[in-house]
Amino acid sequence: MKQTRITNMLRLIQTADLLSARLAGEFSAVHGLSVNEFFLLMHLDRASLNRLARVELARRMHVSASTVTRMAAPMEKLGLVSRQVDERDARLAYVVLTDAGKRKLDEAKATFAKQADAAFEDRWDTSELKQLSELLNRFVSGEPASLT
Amino acid sequence: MKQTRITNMLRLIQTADLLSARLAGEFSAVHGLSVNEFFLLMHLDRASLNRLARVELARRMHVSASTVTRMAAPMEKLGLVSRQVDERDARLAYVVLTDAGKRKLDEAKATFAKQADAAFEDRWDTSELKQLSELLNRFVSGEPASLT
DNA sequence: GCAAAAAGCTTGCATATGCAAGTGTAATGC
DNA sequence: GCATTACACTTGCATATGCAAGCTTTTTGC
Repeated sequence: MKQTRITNMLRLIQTADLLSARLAGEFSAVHGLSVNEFFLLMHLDRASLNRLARVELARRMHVSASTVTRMAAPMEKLGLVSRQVDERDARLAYVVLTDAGKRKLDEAKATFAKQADAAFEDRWDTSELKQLSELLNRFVSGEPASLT
Repeated sequence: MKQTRITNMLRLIQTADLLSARLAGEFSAVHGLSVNEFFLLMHLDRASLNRLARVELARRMHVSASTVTRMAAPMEKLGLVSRQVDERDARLAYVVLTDAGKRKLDEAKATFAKQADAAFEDRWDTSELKQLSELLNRFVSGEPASLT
């Protein structure tokens, strides 16, 4: 039992690492996006009003606030996101998904789907995929950071 | 099916990300190790003669060769690993696990086990843990990079 | 055998990211 | 109401890491 937990944690981290590495190459080559930039867009897409305060975005992405500040700047220049200050609380500066950002995200989602297909095909059948999904869900369910 | 694959990939990456972030804090505070340094030691521990050529280590860790060069240098200073040139092929410079490195690794493994316990307790029973382990195994099995 | 290609490693440069300090704004305590 | 505290964000500095170029050694093709 103890050993199984260790094995699971190792396999989980190694597998994700492998998949992320593959994804990074595709995203960079095809869309000029990093995996983290993709996730940033995904979080905005999922948020109400397609926007999130920087601090909240940082929490959901498991990165520091300064990283969000620095990621948002070039994406703003590209027009993928925009900045919006809260009317009531001048401290809050939302990162907002633009139409162009949404279009870019949709393209990237297709690449993501292609990679997911390639990763799982020929090794898992439908019932196993559902099983895996259900097991992983316990980690992310309830968390505002969950994208699923 | 297609959607399930996407969900699985997202959950896999997000879960691993979360677990790695927690791990990073513990490792840094308790052992002065990064998660990647821990994995480096794990790979050496598992390799025959407790050593690996830099290029091979890079492949297994999914990082570039230059990263291995730069990670090994400070660990060598700390005495956790040593450098050993191949007798037959002067191009190869092995990274070798030292006794001190092995001791440090054993301490870190205990921390890893504690984190794995915390991550899985109260949410998975024994049979589910085995199921998850089996499903994840298909990704890593056969790969020389697999630590399990 | 020798020139050319390949392989392993390192280093310069650019980018990414965390932490701590700094700035500005809002909430709290009295 | 005003001072203190807390919060959101940004910036300076240090570290981590990938890519491309360069160096050395080995392998390949003839």
